[in-house]
Amino acid sequence: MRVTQRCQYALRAIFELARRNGRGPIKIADIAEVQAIPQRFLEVILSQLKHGGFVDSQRGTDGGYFLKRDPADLTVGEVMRFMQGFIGPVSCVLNESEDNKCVLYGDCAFIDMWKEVQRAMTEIYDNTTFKNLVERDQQRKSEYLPCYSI
Amino acid sequence: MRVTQRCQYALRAIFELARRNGRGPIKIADIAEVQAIPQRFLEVILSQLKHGGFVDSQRGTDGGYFLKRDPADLTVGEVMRFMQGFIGPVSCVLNESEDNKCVLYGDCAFIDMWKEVQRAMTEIYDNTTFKNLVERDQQRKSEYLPCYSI
DNA sequence: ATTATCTTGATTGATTTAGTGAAGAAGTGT
DNA sequence: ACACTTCTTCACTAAATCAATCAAGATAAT
Repeated sequence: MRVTQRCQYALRAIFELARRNGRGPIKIADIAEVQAIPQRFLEVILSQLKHGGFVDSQRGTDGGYFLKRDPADLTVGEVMRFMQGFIGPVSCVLNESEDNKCVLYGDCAFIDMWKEVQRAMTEIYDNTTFKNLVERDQQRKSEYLPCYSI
Repeated sequence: MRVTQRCQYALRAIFELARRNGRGPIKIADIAEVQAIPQRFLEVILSQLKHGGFVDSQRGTDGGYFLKRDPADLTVGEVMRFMQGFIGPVSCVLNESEDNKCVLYGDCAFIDMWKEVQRAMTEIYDNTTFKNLVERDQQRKSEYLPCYSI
């Protein structure tokens, strides 16, 4: 596994907020249950996401978390970079990043391949918005439950 | 960083053997120096690669390691799977893998994205052979040093 | 025999990861 | 004012992973 559990939890939490966007604050306990995330861990993660400007919160009765960003403008890539740092197979794809310098002084047979992989990954992550995810989820659910109202 | 140092060392070692394929056994110390790998660590890794059937070795004077596989038929993906297990962003992309089951019972909004990323990654890794890498490396070197003999 | 080289299993230290504990601050309703 | 709910924060731990080394041994060529 490469995408950490913590990051997956963050993505799922934001997805849940995006899915219910505009319906007022959602409680941590609610998100934790629906998305199968340990509640105490989720508290830490949501606090982190709040500092990152992704979500905001309301305390007290009927409090909870809600999205601060437009789901149509928030990409998976942005959240992943915030949670785990850069996106890529190896750290040396970062051009001249001080301490991540290649020990082979640029004479590396693999660098083109690594960059190709990084490009492929970021292409997908940066073009997947939470609005996309919500729409796909709704469509998938309507396909699997065509006779929902019966 | 996602591809472990250990795996990168393994790839570089095999690349070095592929580059000098057919020229007899190469010493661990030699590979370690050229590819900037800690020698003691490389010993362990090469031993592992031998058990995996990727390389073979010869003891004694003028001994060393050499490729057991045809570089044109050996892909980066194959070595990566041997060194790190499966290739992919999250473990749940493995369909029904006993203990890696999705906690959301398949109701996951991200699974399609993860699979797309996995497909993109494996497409690159499984289509990059060590012969490719050696050829690209030679070409790159001839471009950067056009007046090598002067 | 001697030397060079690979072989193997155990071990270490650092880092990352996942998750928990516990006390507190801030809203809301009565 | 008070109780209740919910978020907030910092510290902490347990486990896993990772990178690398130690130490002793086995094997081949000369």
